Amino acid sequence: MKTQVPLTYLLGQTMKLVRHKLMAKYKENNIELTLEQFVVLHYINQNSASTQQDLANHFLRDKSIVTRQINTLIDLGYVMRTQDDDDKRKKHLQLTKAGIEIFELLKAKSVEVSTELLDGISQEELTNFENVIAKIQLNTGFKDCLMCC
Amino acid sequence: MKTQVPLTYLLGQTMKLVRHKLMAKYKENNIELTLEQFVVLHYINQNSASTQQDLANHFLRDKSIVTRQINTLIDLGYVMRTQDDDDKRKKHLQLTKAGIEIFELLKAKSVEVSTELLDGISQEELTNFENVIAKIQLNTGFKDCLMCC
DNA sequence: AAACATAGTTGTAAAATGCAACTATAGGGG
DNA sequence: CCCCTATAGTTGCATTTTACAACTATGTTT
Repeated sequence: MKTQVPLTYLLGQTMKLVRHKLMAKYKENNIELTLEQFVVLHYINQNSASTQQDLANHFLRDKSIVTRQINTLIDLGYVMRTQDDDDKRKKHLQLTKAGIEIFELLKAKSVEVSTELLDGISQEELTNFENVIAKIQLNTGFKDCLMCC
Repeated sequence: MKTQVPLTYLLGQTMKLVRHKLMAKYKENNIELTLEQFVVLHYINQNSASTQQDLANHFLRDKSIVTRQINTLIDLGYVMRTQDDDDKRKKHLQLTKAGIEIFELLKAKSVEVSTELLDGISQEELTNFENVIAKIQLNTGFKDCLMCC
């Protein structure tokens, strides 16, 4: 369990490289959305009745930021906000038709990038990798932030 | 090589959790520095004759940002900027005495966090994990940004 | 010497972020 | 039923981060 390079360094640097790769791919295809937006759309797509507070908890972000991010996604026509019938404070988020379309495109491009980046890595290695990631996430103790799928 | 969760999502989310964990640890110990600053100090410590351009390349950051980040580290008394004798454009960065001290502290706390987060992960799993990370970084094709150590 | 390239700095504007105050609604205990 | 507290969301504001372009100074090439 010794690491010569700090885990934070390792992950942070890798993430930065991967993000650049994805953003380059998006630019190539004239996609104007950011990684953050893709990830938010992904979450909304997977969690049908998600509220903004859910998003804030999951992504460890202030809820004010979530409000604004959702606002821009609504302005872009990709997301709808509907009020909960039982609890009038809550607002549920879901993708519009256009939102589903753009998400499918974003996801396809994301898969392309993933495939490129995982080149030369065996299924076994990848499975182990994902297990380690999962354990790390568990060890952070942020229970609400676990992968949802 | 199938991933149900996009690699970008997986890494990004994990990184966010790990960063929060580290920042919490820093706060506990009344350390006012950020993860970015720790990582910059780490790089300077490892690469004795590094220039600001090297930093910009390594971290995929605009050199103007590097200038300002270094400025604040100099103001804090942790970094020195010395001019290259041969090439007067270049300025080399190195840690001051106080910089080395604070870096050792940051690193120690970083190791604590890493140890907590890697709990329950075998040496073999970790080695494989690091190999996969290394391959991913290679596959991004950003040669200047490889891990340096 | 002229033209171009590189290292670094600075100005400025845009975007992301965090915090606190605020509204509106829900739920619990007296 | 009223009061107190908690939750969901919005808004304002100040701080930080970031990108881009212009600029200076120095080095390199032809």
